Amino acid sequence: MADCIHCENLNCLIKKNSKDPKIEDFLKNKHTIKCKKSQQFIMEGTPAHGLFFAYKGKVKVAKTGINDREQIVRFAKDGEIIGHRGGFGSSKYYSISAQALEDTTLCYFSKDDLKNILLTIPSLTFDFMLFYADELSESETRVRKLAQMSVRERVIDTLLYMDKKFGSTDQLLNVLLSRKDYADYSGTTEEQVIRILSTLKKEGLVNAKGRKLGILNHEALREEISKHTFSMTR
DNA sequence: TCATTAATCGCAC
DNA sequence: GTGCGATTAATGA
Repeated sequence: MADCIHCENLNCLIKKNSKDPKIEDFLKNKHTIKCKKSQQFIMEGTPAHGLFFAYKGKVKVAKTGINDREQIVRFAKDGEIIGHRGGFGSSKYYSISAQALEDTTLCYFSKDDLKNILLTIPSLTFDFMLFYADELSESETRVRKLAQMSVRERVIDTLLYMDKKFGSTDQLLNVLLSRKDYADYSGTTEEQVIRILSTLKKEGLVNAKGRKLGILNHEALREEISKHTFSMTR
């Protein structure tokens, strides 16, 4: 598998710091794991041995609540970290589950290796710190959105987020999510998502081709949630 | 193609 | 808003 130095995921924290000669030995211990679509590779509550990076593919990260109700916490694409809260600190177990949304290749580092390299390379450690800070801030704005937005606004926000994160081609989002996934990320039920999507379709704001969704009118959608997003990153 | 899985919608609460 | 269940659409072996 491609070594980190030649990896094209420029946003990856490891890749960014791969020029440091001290990282070489560490990179030898990298493992590559292939996941089929919808395969779960982290189970909630399972002992955390290390941390994953999406090398190529898409992943959803979720927590399970009461009555098997899932809350999708975040999505990850090429170069992004998965399982980063299980790796360090006091918690010995993964607090989340992670599932591949399509055939996905993962890079894996054991937490001992990672700990050593973080103690060795300050710039990498610093990048990790920035990443955790951004994560925290994003999760705080998500808490607020889930609490204050209406269901319709949350679904719209989710659609815009998917567009921003994964992009669109020919007015169709580059991710294939089930209605339940949309619901689990927006904090509603599948039926609610279906109903809102169908009215959005009638209003000509959203498009559908087969199971794929597309945004037709970004402006109108953005306008509708603008009151919640005045000073926000996304 | 046919069987399986997902999406939709009406209806009761 | 929620959740069930019947119907219809999409998918894939």
